[in-house]
Amino acid sequence: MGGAFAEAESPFDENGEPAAEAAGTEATEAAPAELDTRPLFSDLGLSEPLLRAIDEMGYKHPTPIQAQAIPYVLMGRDVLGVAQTGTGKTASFTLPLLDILSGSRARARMPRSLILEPTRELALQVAENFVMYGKYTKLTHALLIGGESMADQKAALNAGVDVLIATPGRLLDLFERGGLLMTQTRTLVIDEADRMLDMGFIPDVERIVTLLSPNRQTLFFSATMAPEIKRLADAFLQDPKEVTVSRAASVATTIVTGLALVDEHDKRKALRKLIRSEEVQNALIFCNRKRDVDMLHKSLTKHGFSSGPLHGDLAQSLRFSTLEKFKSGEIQLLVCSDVAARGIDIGGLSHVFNFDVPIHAEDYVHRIGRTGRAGRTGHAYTIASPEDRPFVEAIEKLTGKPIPPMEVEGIETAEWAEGSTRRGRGRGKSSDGRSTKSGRDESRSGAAQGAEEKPQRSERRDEQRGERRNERSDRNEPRGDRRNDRAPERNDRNERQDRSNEPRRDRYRQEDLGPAVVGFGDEIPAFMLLPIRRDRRAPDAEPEVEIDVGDDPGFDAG
DNA sequence: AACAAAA
Repeated sequence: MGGAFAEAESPFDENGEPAAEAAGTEATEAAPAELDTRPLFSDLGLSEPLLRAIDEMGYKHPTPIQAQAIPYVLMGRDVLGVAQTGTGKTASFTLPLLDILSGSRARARMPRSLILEPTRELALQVAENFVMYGKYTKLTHALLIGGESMADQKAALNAGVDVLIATPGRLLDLFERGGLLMTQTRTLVIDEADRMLDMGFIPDVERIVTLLSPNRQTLFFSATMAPEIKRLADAFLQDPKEVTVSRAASVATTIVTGLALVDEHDKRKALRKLIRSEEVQNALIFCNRKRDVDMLHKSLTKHGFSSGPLHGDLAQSLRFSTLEKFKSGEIQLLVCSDVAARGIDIGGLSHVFNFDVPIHAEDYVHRIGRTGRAGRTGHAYTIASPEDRPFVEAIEKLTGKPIPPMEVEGIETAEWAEGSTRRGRGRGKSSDGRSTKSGRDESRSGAAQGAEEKPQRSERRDEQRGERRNERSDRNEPRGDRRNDRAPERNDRNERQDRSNEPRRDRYRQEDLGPAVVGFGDEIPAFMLLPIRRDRRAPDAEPEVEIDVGDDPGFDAG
């Protein structure tokens, strides 16, 4: 996938922050002289075989997260990376990992590093990364995911692999069958931790972590830093270097949105009209249900569209091949479930269609975030039926602005279901033109104290963590005196450690999340700092949101 | 009201 560095040329300054005001114009023009101060891959301490592979792919400048994380990973430090897909996150760990691993060889059934991914597609993407950048190294990797032959995976393990890329279920399954020893695994990457949390994988991840040596390097990545994620990071990481980047502000502002309200039986027709009336190069079309993915795909195909289906019940080979066809342009439309809403890195999507309004508002943000990448204008149109009103309202509340209503030619616009007291707030005007740069606010940080009082972590975990710390400090090389590096006076850390009396929890749910987050740089979009709430009943705080999904006329990248 | 992942 060529997307990893797609934003290498985007308007970040050397601090890894968007070059704020100029972003909209500079993104589309030749790089001015001052951008030449960007770091080079050759400055990061990577070895020659990797630099050669990078160079051959035409990349010169690391993205901000790569520039910030790679030197620390090479030093052996733990890294806590807060970054969304599209920031070059994957290469920020694959590149230094390849460097760390080169120089010695893997032994049978004992992988030397482990990368955990929440979905099979993501695991495959990471594997592709290793193929690309590992071109001049002799390292081996194996993909350990469900839905494919376990015999092949076992055979690969027996031959010895340097890098194991896995989804949690299959990894544990194989481990329990004795096909795998992780005592030699010295590097652990937990990718997309927020997604793992959403999907209920955290207990599995915790279990896996206990199978590894405490004397390991851990890299932990998440798109958000909700309190629960932060607590996990505290549990898994030792004195991590925190690296935080967001996509350029200009990217988030170049998504044109629209909401077509039609009767349920008009939805397919409305979608076809929309696709035909737009200049759709390639589009993701999201459905809420797997069977609707199948039906819609068949319907579109019948009407002559170039379409493929993607959801978790399809055979793995079909999932991969369909995604590949979509990426290569062989298929124009990918009808999918939320399996594709996050993480999958498909560069240059012109459109996202929500055939169904997502039930959880934050999924809307993830879905439409697939388009409008790399400074190009994206289009995200949502088809709603009259019963979807509460979900649309939840989205508008989360994003802080209405989705502008749109007419679909030849289809009658429906009315919201009964009691349609849509709060009269300027529907029909798409953007209020308000700047979206306010960042976090103090009241929120105050509320964070409350989050600390929520029940969090089991006694078992705290004990483990204690053991791990002790063990580590006993082995001073190669990790050196990292314990001494830690600022002892950080009392937030001390507070978090004392949870021995709290009830045991083995499953983490969104609704358990506390109301607030603190401690991030100004460059984080505010929606990432919002508590993730799955209950829609009565959010106790008025969410504030920064993403500007309006069609700001002064901001057309084209 | 669904989705993801181990069968």
